[in-house]
Amino acid sequence: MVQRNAVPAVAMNIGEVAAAVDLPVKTLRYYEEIGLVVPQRQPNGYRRYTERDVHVLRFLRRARSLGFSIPDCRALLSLYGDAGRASADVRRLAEARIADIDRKMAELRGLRATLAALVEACHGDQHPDCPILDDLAGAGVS
Amino acid sequence: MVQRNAVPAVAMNIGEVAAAVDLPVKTLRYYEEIGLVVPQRQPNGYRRYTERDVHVLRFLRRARSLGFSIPDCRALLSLYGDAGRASADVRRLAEARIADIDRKMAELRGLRATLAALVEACHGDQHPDCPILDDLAGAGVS
DNA sequence: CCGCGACCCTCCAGTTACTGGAAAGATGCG
DNA sequence: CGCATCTTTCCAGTAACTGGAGGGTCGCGG
Repeated sequence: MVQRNAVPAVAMNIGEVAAAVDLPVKTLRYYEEIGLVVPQRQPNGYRRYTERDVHVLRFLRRARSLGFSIPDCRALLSLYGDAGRASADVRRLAEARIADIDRKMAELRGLRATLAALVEACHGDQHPDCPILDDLAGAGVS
Repeated sequence: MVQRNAVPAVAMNIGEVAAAVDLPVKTLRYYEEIGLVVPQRQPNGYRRYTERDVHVLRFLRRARSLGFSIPDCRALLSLYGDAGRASADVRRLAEARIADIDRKMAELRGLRATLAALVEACHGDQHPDCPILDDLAGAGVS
């Protein structure tokens, strides 16, 4: 069992966290404003983020970059946050989200196939056009 | 060889296309405004979309829903559209996009694992909290 | 030919999720 | 103490839509 929370980094100011989770400082402030991740404050008024906040923020960055909306993310977080209340609901919600993810995966595979086919089809010489792609773009999940 | 473009659907008005590609009419008008998909016009001023436009729009819907920005999409479309000019550039660009896609896939897998673990961990009884998730959220691609 | 509902048009305003910048306070170091 | 580098709030701007008003077009039934 590896102990991961070794260095608590006493302060955990906004800039530090921004670097750690790879999100702009501005975005963290925005997330506080909309009540998504609300850090505590230090006596000087600076935001203080916890390790948990950092985890949540990483989770958010991933989900957002994959096209989940903020409301989607809130739903995901409500699972993530207080798992263990109304398990059945949580479970259903999580499963629905997993279905979303599977759908997105399929779309990604389709997109990837389209791009890969393009690389394949035009690998060196100059074609005037690649009509094959017209088919491919429609071939995926639709 | 299956002939796909059998029914050209004489008009191909905006509403028809919107239904076909599963995007709101408003979005199609917006895409024209920003020069992404610019249909021709009928004598009465109605937009007339081609089969090709429909393909491109489907492609766009997919890419957008997966978190690619409009500039990203424009780059993808420039490949898709005139493949066959400056093959080397096209190839490099396409490959970069494929790398993006692979990164997104990995992130999706990570997200899915997190959610699946949640379903697993809390499958029936009431836990006060699922601290396991704290680790999971950080465990993926990062 | 006339209404009528469903479609289309443009234009303009509002929303979401940031993003940038000004003005000012806090921290840390030589 | 000065200076660079944080941090704060606030306000304005952007991207990518989204909704709604006001009005033209289409096609059908009477």
